[in-house]
Amino acid sequence: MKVRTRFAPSPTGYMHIGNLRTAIFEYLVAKHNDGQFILRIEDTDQTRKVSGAIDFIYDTLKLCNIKIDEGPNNVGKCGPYIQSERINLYKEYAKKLVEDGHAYYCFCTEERLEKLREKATLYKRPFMYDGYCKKLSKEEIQKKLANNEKYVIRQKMPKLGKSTYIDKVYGKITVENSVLEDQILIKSDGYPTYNFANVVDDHLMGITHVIRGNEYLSQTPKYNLLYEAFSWEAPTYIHVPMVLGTDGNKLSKRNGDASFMDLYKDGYLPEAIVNYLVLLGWSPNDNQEIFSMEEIIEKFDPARISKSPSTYDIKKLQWFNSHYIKKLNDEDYINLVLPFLEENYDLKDKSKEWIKHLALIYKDHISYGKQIIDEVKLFFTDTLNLDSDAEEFMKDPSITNTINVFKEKIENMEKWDKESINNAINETKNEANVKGKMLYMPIRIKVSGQMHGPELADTIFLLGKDTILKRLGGK
RNA sequence: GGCCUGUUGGUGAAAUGGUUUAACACGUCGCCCUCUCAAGGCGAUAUUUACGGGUUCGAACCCCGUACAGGUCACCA
Repeated sequence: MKVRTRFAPSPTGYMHIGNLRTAIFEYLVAKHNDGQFILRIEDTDQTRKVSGAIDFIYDTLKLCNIKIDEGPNNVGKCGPYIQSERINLYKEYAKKLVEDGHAYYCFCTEERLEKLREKATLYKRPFMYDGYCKKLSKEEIQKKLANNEKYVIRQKMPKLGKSTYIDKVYGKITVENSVLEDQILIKSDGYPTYNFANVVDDHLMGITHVIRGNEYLSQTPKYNLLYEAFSWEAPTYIHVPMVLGTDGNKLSKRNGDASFMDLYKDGYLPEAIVNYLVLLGWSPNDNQEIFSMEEIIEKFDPARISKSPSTYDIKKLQWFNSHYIKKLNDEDYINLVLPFLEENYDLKDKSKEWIKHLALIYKDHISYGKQIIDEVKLFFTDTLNLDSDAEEFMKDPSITNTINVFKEKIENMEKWDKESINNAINETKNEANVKGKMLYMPIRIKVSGQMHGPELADTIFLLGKDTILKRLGGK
């Protein structure tokens, strides 16, 4: 049987790194086994719909080099892939369950349930539906249905015994049946609940491996009971540990840069993000850390997924990202960084060559695209603010002479290129009789306002003769 | 509160009863290179695997208990 996995998000228009990692794992299990990866949209909560969310998911996965074999925008033989377009199907299956005695109509009102809930809190017991409507006779049900009374369909849970299943990551999971509620399968608005739609769709779409967050670990027996009721074969379960923020809590929108799109917009490379994420909660059987998608697909083994939650650490992501930036060819690198320059600085009178040169001298300085903005500031300002170390350094009396000599060299330069600039520096060294730090630092500080930065000749070249003279002469 | 799950350093983690005096990577610190920063190179960084018992010749690995953390108990997904 062909392995099929699915990514089944609700269309919220937002994807944090934990969701993405689940999608990646799902994709990897499918592709490792030469199988298929399906996208299904779980929009049975009509109040939560966000427009454009489906395209957003497609865009995100495409950036990550995850190919969707079947989904809403590339329909296969199991369509439709949007749950709201499949409602009739769920109803049909729910009714079949009712006929076979595995489910029942429930006409209980909101008020009655509310009372039950109050009573439960009073006695400090967890609320659980009492199965009142299970006792309704066929005639009563027919009458209520004919009267158009509102109803839901509930799953009939066994009262005794235990349910056990084997999870690929967590092993044997056992739950007492008595804690299982007669959960709602079809809501009074006719929509299925997630719990029901999920099972029906996974079966109908031929999903062989269900991969999801471990918050479903103790809920899975409910699903297995549904599979049993239908006499369907349950899938292989692979529950994955959670991804936590630095504060130890589950990732959420609030948790800073946890959103994939935010990272992408800050100039993180999807390849790096994927590489980082695959190593969050999973490790290969050797020490390899840098993977291409093909390599991960080949190596991925769900048995090596960890059981304990892992913390999202942007520092390590940055290391991966700077690694991937260094591997970029010049053209791709410029494309990464250019939008940030264009957005923040006036490049109108700068040549393509100049911009390229500027960007390239920072290629192994930055760990994500957006960082270039700060790095490059000194090329676009008229005022340089020296920090205290630089101020201190400039107090040395020999510096005035060094600067004057160098300034004269620059003034007399005819050609403006790196070689001539380096010559000027060298001549200054001889004439002013200073070397090393005492030679470079004064010039560097005068010219850039900082004690550190890329190669001095590059900096000077890019600043241009006029600016350099102004900076050397001023004050 | 009941139930389910987890707990190796600041972080990702390896090691599933014996070459472990706990690998590797990130981070941090130091040194080298260098005008400087970054990159790169080198080195340091867990008297010990949440804690307490037990089993064993031997335990991070097996068992029991405690603590802590997370999840779950909806006409949300």
